[in-house]
Amino acid sequence: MTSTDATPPLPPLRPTRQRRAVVEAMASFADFRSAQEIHELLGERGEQVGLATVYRTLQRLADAGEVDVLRTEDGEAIYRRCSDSHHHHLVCRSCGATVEVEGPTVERWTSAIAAEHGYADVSHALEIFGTCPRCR
Amino acid sequence: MTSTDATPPLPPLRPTRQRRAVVEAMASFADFRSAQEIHELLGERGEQVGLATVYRTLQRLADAGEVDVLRTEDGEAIYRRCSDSHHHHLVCRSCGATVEVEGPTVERWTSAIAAEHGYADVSHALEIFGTCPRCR
DNA sequence: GACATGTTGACAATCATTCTCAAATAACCT
DNA sequence: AGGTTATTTGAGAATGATTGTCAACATGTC
Repeated sequence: MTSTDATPPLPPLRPTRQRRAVVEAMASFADFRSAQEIHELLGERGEQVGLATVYRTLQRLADAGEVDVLRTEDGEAIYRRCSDSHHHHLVCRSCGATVEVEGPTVERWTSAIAAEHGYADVSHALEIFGTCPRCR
Repeated sequence: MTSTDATPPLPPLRPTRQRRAVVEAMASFADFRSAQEIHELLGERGEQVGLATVYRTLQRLADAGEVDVLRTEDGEAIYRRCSDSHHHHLVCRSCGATVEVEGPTVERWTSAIAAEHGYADVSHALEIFGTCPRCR
């Protein structure tokens, strides 16, 4: 421990055309999209990027906290740029109608609970399900 | 609209050996397990049930609100009997250590939000992620 | 420019989950 | 009981998202 050997083993990360394209694509919408949808979007934009690369890049971005990841009810991963306002989803079990909700309550509670147990770098995912007015 | 033709098209549902076996298996543990794990468990118990049947039954139970379904971060569906005490999970991003937490705060907030938007039969899923003390 | 690495893409490989369909079995009716 | 019909089951094929493989490529550096 001679000096500042605290450098984490993080690889350099290069600004490639593909990487840029994915980031730009992510900037072009505000909702959650699947990797495949994003891949398509890139195609339409004329940016040819391999599907595997899209997956890899999305993962990197997620690890880096640049994007949020969620799972649809059937297990598909969906991504969104992270994020102006952190919010949650109120989803209708019957018709799928979604309302975005947010509030400091949950944020505070989760932080408190996590701190209480000594957890750091806290994040959370909350989904609320119910039957919407139109489906009652 | 002559009379009470309000009967929904729900099929009968039969109490088969397999169905019973799955329900019993679900009663035998309190945490979340994957369909495959449950299938194994059944095998160990000497109850031979096809994997597809396990999936089908689990789905039925979930639809009926008999079990809770969640998704692991890698998209696997996990099930648990629904449920003595409703609680959430505080999961370590690094080592996976899990703490079960609960509290009226979130319950209240979600109910309030849902009501506010006219949603009924509310339920929710909340997962908190962070880095646990041992992994810091 | 030449080199050492991080990256990419095409395609194969995984893996959970769903589908298919003939055989087994409840529930019913007589 | 015997016969009839709608469900359910199981084995294996099929699907579909995601990840792994590996040779060809692109970047940053000297």
